[in-house]
Amino acid sequence: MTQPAADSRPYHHGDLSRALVDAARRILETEGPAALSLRAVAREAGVSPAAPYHHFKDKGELLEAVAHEGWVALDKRLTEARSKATDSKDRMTGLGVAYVCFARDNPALYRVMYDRSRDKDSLPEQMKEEGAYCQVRDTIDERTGGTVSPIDLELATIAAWCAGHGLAEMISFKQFAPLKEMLGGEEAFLRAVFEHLGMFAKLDQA
Amino acid sequence: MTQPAADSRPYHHGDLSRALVDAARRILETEGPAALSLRAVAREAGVSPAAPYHHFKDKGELLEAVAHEGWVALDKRLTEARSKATDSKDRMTGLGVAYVCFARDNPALYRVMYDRSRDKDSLPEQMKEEGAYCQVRDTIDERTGGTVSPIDLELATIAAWCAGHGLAEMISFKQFAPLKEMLGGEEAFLRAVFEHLGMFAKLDQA
DNA sequence: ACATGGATCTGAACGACGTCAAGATAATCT
DNA sequence: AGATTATCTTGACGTCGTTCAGATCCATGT
Repeated sequence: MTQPAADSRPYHHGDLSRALVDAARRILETEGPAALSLRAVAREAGVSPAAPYHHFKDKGELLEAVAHEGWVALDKRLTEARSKATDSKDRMTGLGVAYVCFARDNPALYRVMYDRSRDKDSLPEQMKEEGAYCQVRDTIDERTGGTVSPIDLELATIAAWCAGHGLAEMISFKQFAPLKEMLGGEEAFLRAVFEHLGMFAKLDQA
Repeated sequence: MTQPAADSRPYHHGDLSRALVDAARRILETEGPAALSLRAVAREAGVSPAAPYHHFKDKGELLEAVAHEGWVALDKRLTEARSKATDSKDRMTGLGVAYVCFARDNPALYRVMYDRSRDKDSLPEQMKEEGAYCQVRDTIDERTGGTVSPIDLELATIAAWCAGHGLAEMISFKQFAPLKEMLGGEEAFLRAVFEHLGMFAKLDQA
């Protein structure tokens, strides 16, 4: 009874895995990805360096849990952006801007989400199964009125995703600063780049 | 005179920095980026763990040298691709395909080139000053016959680069395997995605 | 010719890291 | 209650990046 009342405190610490993921996210936000060591996470959670191994088989598995939360958060942001835009024309661009802004606002988390030092050639299932990826696909499908073959739809989604991811990784390059100013802010810059991509031109023509 | 004749052997080892970069690239190719420790590089070069510090101020500086060579190699590949395509229409797509193929064929090197754990928000000058970036820009300018404003040209280049980089990072995801087969190979898949991007649609309309 | 000096390498060491094995402790089960 | 299982700590191992004091080698000036 040394701990304050918690909903369920099944064991010594009380949902340590939850606390570890939170600690990891805290470190990511405050000190960046370079400082994200397993020992640091344990320290931040007030626990010995070996404790995490009872909840995650190794560091990678902890990072995977963190990444998972990132995908959920991204999903939420995209849903908001999608419901906000009433104009079907700008909905795609809005989705793209929201995506890149998420990466800009959570750079460390975004890095962990795409970190492939654990699973080399597979993207998180959560992304493809029922997550952000599907939102993009659905938006494209919506906009084209479902007149597009499944293969073309898949290709267009991949294309859009690549463009967004590429831009997300480059947005913080300081070389673009003058261009951003010239266009009147970062969001305007994003929109301009997306317009130049002319995404879905092929679909529009068809 | 214990060493075989070398062109210039100014000091004990004879151009150790050169040997270190080579060793690093060898390790990258054979064991991947995870195995690329400074000590491993020194070991591979047959030298003590502290020796590299007389040629590079830290590990990051060695990686920068490796990345630099990567950019040079990429530049070369893009030049080849550009000179090969005679059809001005397909030249852009060809450039994109060449870019992604470079990333696919040198995944570890490509990762080092874009590794931002050292310099957070700045891309290598070599890329922008007179390298691959300019090749893309020039190709776009060529194709549009120089009728494009400098700002639009810059934006289109950024857009193209983002698309290429995004695709380069995703190309190896195994989730795309069935799609690749359906389209008749990886290159066909790449071309299809690039077509769906409809890059430069805006420029074409103008 | 030979000493001086600076560049280059070695060896040993430090702290931090990921991980594991053995023991202690606390919750659960019977 | 006693036995069992899950959880956490302690301590250790090997590896890593980095530093520092010395050893070694080369170029140079006298």
